Amino acid sequence: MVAKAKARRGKAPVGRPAQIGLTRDRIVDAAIALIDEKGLAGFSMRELSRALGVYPATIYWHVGNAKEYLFAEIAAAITSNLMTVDEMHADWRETLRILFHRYRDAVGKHPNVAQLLGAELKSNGPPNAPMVEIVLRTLKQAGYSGQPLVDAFNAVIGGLAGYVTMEFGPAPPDGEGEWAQIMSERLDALDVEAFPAIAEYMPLMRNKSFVLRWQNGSSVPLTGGYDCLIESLIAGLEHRSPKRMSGDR
Amino acid sequence: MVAKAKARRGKAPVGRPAQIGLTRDRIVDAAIALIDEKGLAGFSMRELSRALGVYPATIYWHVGNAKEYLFAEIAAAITSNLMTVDEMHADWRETLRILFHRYRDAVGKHPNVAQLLGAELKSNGPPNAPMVEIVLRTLKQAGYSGQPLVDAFNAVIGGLAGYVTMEFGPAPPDGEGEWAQIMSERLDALDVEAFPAIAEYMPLMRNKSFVLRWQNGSSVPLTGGYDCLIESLIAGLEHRSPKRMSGDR
DNA sequence: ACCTGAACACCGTTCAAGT
DNA sequence: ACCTGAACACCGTTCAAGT
Repeated sequence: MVAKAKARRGKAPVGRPAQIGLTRDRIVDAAIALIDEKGLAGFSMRELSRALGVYPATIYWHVGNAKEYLFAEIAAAITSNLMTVDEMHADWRETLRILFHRYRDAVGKHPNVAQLLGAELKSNGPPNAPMVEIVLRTLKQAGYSGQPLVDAFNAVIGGLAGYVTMEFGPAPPDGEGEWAQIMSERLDALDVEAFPAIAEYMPLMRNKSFVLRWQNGSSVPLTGGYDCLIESLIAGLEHRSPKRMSGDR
Repeated sequence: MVAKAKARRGKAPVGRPAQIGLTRDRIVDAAIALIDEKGLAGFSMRELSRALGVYPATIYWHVGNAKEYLFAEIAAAITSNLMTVDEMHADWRETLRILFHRYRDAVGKHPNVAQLLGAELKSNGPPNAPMVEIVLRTLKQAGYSGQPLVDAFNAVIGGLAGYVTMEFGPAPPDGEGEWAQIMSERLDALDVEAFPAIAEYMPLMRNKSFVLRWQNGSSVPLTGGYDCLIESLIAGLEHRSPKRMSGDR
């Protein structure tokens, strides 16, 4: 089933310009542009083929036999090449800060693909190898090793990438206005007696925090929370490190 | 457009059994069962209508005029009622641990809806009010207030819920075998010189960590990473708390 | 109020056939 | 090797009409 795509994978990644000049890379770029413009819900293989002036079957020939393969390619294209190992800072904490701010910035440029990342991050091996390598090295520097290091790796990747996925998760495709109104009404109808803390923090949180917002990160970024997560995670990893004689700080 | 659903919302949440006995709740339950069984990709409004022995239009009448409304309802049904305020522990750290382990357990029972949570967590106001209230109170206990508290709230929710979303993100709908083989081959083909840390940790991480896995959390849970994230986050929040005179520990 | 029956405008994917 | 043209089996959603 995947035979053709697999055969393709074996050859030169691009291949010389085809008859009509269509390439895997060009298809991926066009798909990203389309998703940026119309949203993931508004994206379709057929629309992509129209945008490229080509029959739908053509895309399948280039990209493999399923939409998922294209999505995986898109996810890889966006989250790869964030940082090289040479760019690592002497301070592991600084390395993590830079790396994951770049990650969020990269996703923020294409917020509509965020859902794909949560879904498909598992599927891109080599492209993200530098990121994996860097995170592993920082955790070693932080004093981790063995299974605790792997756990810390998952905590860092899952926590931070997960945050970004949620932050830029899809907004209602709706007319915007109705959701905003419904959410607003719901929040106003909140039982103040039962939930005093929510009532107290409503001014600061209304449409500015998870659960209580009705717009996503591309309209209302949750930057403070992300920074807090990074810093807390770093502080916590440092605090819980097996080797607790980290001279600095 | 949403008029009917909105009118419905004003009345008793359930309404007495209709002609055929169909209810919003019954529809949501059937939808969850269907997604559990077939996966989110295999789910459709028409299939749901078939499962209920009803015309598609009937579902729209009950649930509003878009699939998204049903999805929001599903997400709310799964993540609500995890904990009441009375169940809070004296130690805020213990409260957080319990709450978010329950969250992960709840999602783990319906892994195929995980993608909806990342997407739709924004849309369920009242159902999640207890969870919001509890997290806010724990952060107050931890010494936070004002904007830093809101940032911490977002860090906790976004980090932990995001982790779970990624952990249970969709597996390839594929025949399973092919992806496993492709991923395996890619990992074997890794440049050991360029990525020594990955090479070193490959035995511990192969299919057992983000990015390097080809199965999702329902097949291969990443429990250790989640625990590490919770504990590091707690330790970090404690360490960075504005009031640093927390007597315990 | 609740549901049927049918219709509209789309999809993803496959496959023979062309060049 | 790369692409056309057409087909198959589906979708989500709407709308008049029934009871």
